Amino acid sequence: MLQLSYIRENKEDVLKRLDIKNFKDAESVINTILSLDDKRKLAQRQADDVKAEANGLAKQIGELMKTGKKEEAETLKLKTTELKQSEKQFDEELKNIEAEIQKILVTVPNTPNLTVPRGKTPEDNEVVNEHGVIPELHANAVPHWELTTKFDLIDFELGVKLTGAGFPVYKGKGARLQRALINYFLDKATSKGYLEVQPPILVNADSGYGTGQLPDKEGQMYHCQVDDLYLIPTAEVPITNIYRDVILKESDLPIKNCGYTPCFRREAGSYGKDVRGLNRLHQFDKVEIVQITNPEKSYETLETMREFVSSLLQELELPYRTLKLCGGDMSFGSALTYDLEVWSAAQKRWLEVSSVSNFETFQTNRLKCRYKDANGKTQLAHSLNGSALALPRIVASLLENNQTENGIKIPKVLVPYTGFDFIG
RNA sequence: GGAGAGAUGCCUGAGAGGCCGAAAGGACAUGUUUGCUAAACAUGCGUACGGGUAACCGUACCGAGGGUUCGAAUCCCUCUUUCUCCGCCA
Repeated sequence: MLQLSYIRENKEDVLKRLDIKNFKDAESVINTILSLDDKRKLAQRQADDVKAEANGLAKQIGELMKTGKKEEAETLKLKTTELKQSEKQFDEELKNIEAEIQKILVTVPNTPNLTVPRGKTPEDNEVVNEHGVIPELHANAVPHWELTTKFDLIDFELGVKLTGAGFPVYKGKGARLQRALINYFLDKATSKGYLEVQPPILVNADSGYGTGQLPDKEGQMYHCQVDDLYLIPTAEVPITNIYRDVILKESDLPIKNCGYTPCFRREAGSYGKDVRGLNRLHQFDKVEIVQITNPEKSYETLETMREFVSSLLQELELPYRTLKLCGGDMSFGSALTYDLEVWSAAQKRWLEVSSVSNFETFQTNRLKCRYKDANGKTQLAHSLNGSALALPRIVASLLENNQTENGIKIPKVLVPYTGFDFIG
């Protein structure tokens, strides 16, 4: 959520940036917010004045009662009864205006960084770099969903029996590969100074609002209605919410956390080749990195996070490319996002495996995650996060890219974790 | 799941209808002093919104939300949560 004070003081800048995001009717929405804000200020002043008067009278009544002047006190009481009426009115009005502002404010996306490319669709994303060699596969090469069956690594049908489509069962070396990747990713992250945390994978609605999944993506999360809890779509939600309603010391920054969790996504509306095999699942594993930083450092931090994720792909020897997302393809809360995509050699397409974003104050404003600066002033910190990495598509391209006539080669860095270097 | 006791500022903790945005101590910050570590003393030290060039002023907040009252941290109700005991259980 954008800060009202920021919108008020930087209207032109906000409009310019929202335009990058193709936010419809930006000007009229912002104007509505600002005029509501004026109404809010007026209502508050009126409400405060009435309350001040009532407080004063109450104090006088107290004095009179103490000195035994009962009758005078009674007269004043009548007066306060009147005040109470208008107090109620103004409070009501204030509450309504605030609710209205809030309602609109949560529908306004974050203001993109000025370097974000203009555009509407994934085709408009800017390719920042491409790394690695696209492998030439042998003549009988097949996509990963055939490899997983051939070598008995993943049973999709069994998952359908147990739960439904998109909930695969990993078996044998397939299961071990999952565990290996998780441990490898966590080890790399902790060696870079990220503190590993293991958060709950169900969260309450407050947490959903804190990171912006609610109300924006209500339908994309699994919801346990009996207890009103949500299954997390990413570890970003619980990990970032650790810092909800927290005032940090400047010396605490940057906060670097990483964590492995399963992630749950309803993916309502997806279909076809997009969801084949491991391409899109309802439950998948991911290691996430999160940083809370000083505002001046957040873009520098974004680059180091991107480089970290790149280094993982390089070590896994997967060809990848980095995209700087255009305004239209960026998520609701992000100010700047890099997507990293690996090449899936049998499907002959790029698969997104990581998304690294700077949210600036968009999340921390809702979270009320602040820090005290050198002057003792509290201000909002910046939050960032990135996948490092999401497993299924990594597995898909590992299997496809490394397949030979006899089986699948495991990248060197993983062998200590898998305990085998070949699946045959 | 049942019974009881709690929830106060960064922490400990007093306050039991008006004198309470809240004692006291600790922590922290600044200053003075002593040769360093440190100690002593003094001062300061919550958040948000609104008004004001500013000093400052107003309002709200004592787990959350309602209620009673002229007036609520304090009384009542609901919820959340913590602790103790019992039950169940990896």
